[in-house]
Amino acid sequence: MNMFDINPSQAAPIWRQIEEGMRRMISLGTLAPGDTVPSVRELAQQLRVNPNTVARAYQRLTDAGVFAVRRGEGTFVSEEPTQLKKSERHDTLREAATRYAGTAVSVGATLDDASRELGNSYERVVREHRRKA
Amino acid sequence: MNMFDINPSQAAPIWRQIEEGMRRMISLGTLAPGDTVPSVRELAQQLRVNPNTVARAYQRLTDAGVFAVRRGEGTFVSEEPTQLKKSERHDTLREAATRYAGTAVSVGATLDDASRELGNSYERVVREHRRKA
DNA sequence: CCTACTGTATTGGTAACCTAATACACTGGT
DNA sequence: ACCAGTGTATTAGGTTACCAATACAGTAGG
Repeated sequence: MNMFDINPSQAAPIWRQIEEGMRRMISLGTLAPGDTVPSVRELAQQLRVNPNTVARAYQRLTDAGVFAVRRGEGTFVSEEPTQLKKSERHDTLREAATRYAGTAVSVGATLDDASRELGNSYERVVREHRRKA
Repeated sequence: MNMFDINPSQAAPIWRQIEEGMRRMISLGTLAPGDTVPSVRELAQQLRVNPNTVARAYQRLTDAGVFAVRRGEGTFVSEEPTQLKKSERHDTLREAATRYAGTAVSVGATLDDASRELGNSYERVVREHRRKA
């Protein structure tokens, strides 16, 4: 399956981009429970990235209960893809919102500006993932 | 004057937190053109940070035309605090919005969720800065 | 068995950041 | 003239994160 893109020239480390990309695909249903996930080396080659970097993302997702591993066989989306607890989800969302609001204010954008831009980006992110499916 | 807070245990480097904090105070009018800014050593002591780190932030703001320096006297908010060009402002806003939308989707938040949280954060950021004034 | 594929562990290099200690040139007030 | 306060420059050290290269361990299938 064709996966998302990663951008090496970005602040966020690659392994986090991979981790969040996977979470997005699951949230959007592009990746369903029980589906097989590209092997570490395969995805690494596809993204032009070191296998270790992919492995780190998979490791974290496995620890979080999102992925399930059968050694020697491969990695799969967990049957019960552990969603983050409601409180955790809210915390991460709040942190991200704080960062976004902070930069918005720093460039002199109004709340309406920020909201409008958020709408555009949200739609774009969703569309981008649907396209890859 | 009492300035903002910085959080050393955060992804964003301290010098950037200072830089953005200053920009926010200007955008909100807490810091007006011609106002004097705490000296490098003074702010460093106030934030419990190395003077070099503050100097780096001031340097960038001066290069950007936001601050003006009179050698031996101190640093001031530029009389014509160079706002970023409209295109640049939009670009940074768009990038930030993309990051925010990305994590929002990854935690399964709807656009309404993200918008609501953005509203809260925006208000909070503004209030936080007003309080310090 | 042996090969080819999984995920995992270890190690090393590189870059960024922060801190620290000095030193310099300039200005204002005493 | 002196001194205290500015911003600035330089050098060094230590920590941390990221990425790459390599070797290891397990499983499936011919």
